[in-house]
Amino acid sequence: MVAREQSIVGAAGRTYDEPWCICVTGEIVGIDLARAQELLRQRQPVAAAAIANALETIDRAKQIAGEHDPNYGVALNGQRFDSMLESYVLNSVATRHDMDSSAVRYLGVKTIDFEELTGKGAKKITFNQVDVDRAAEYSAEDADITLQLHQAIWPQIEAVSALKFVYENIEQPLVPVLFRMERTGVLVDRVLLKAQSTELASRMLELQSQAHQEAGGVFNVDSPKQLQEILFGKLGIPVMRKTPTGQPSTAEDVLEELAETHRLPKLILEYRGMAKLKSTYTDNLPLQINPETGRIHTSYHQAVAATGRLSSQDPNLQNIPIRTHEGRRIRQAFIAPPGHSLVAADYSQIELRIMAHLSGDATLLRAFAEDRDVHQATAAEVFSMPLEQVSADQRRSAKVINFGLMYGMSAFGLARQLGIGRGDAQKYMDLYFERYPGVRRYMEETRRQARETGYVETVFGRRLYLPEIQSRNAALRQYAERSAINAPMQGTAADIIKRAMIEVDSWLQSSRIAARLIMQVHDELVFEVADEAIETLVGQTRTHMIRAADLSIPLKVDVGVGRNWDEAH
DNA sequence: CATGTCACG
DNA sequence: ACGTACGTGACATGA
Repeated sequence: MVAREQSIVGAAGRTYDEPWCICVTGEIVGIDLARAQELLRQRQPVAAAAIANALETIDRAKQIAGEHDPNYGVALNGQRFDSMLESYVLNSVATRHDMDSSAVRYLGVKTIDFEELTGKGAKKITFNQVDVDRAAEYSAEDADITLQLHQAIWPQIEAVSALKFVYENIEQPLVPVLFRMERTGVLVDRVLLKAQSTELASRMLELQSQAHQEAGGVFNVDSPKQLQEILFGKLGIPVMRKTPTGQPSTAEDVLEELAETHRLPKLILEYRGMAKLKSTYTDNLPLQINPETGRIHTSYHQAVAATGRLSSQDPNLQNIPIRTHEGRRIRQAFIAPPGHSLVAADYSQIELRIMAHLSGDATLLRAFAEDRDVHQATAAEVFSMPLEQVSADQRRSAKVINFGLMYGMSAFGLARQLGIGRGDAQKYMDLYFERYPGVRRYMEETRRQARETGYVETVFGRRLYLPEIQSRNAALRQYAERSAINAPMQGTAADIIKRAMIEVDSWLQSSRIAARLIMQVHDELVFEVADEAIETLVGQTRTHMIRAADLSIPLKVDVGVGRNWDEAH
């Protein structure tokens, strides 16, 4: 788990996971509340003593709890305020939310640089080697600044009841839930991944030599620069699209099109697909297995995504492949221990349901109320035909339109995505808005609100500020407008699943059922559950996820069970 | 460290 | 005339 900036009941300092502790050389040290307050009052002198004491406490705690508990037996007693989350809720985009950045923004203070103390590069020392007076100054500053940040930010949150709600009922109670998920981790089959790596390696070698043959010489297939020289130089293929820096693009959609007339692009595409799987997943995931627990422990970041979503890092467990057959095999390596299963529960079409709710569009609301296939229903409306006559191709087009709308896509973008003319794309969009006038009204209203207030908000009142919506630079302004369209939907979905996580976790904790929440992937929760508890867990999870929000249409949850993550879908 | 690419929702 | 679908994180290359 990544170190957090966490403030506490008017005291405390830079902590790792636990309030009422201070963090020395990345390890947790127990310190009681009264002592923390004392430290704060007297600042440097006391902090120096506290650090000396803390080092002793670490040793004692290690002896009592053993090396295996990463917290050395120090447990969380409670939590109240967290300056990082306060900064995030007040304004998710204005700054990074770590203590140093917040100190600059809210207090106008430049804090002591950690590297000033430890140096960097080869000469870097660890924190316990830092002279204790300097370490004390640094530590006391952390405690001091964290409290000052709380005092500066909290009144601004309190002044807006919706923000106070988001902080107190969503972000703050989510902290211990994420803590448990990270500490629990997920079991991964390293033997299976190793076998997949070996298989990918040999297929890549074969593709590589074919590519060299096709190119008429050896080159680095992993280098876009070298590939670009071969395709658009040596082979004389016309450039289709350029990258932001003006280089000819060799991205997937470009190669896809070139593959119709040349053999090399197809080989590159196949090679790249395998290279991605191998380098990011089959080679790397086994290296992330913690030797103590035998499991993978990601870090969920709670104050990174401007819309309110979580993100996952080291490793990212929110982008494990699923869209292709080859990719899905990676998911087979995410497993449950003997006697257990994985349960995957995901919200069906949650963002489109939220769009229906926010826009109040009668036709869209009816489609969900009647539990229709929404893309099929959209196709029937746009192409003016009965539901049962919608072809697979028309449904695919409608799906692109539905998603495109939620992202603020233009007719140009739709044309490119569907491979049709601009005029036709414009016709589809006009037709869509004719059939779903509520959606058009909602989008216009959202843009207007963003322009007038400088922010948009979710159903629960989380705000996303968009200062560039006023920009005279058209590109920046349009970018802000697209974010304005998307953020309420993406952000409301994030609020909803966070509330569901809190409720499900609370039930899990009190019921003592043999099941644990182990992953979140934006609209999906994954559990590890003892086989005898599956039925109970599935029922309760459904209930809590559906109750997480009361929209004008019901939420829908699909649940699957399996021995691995692939089977659970 | 920037760039291009690509994995997910 | 502008640029053209939102939000993330990770990897390999190459300066």
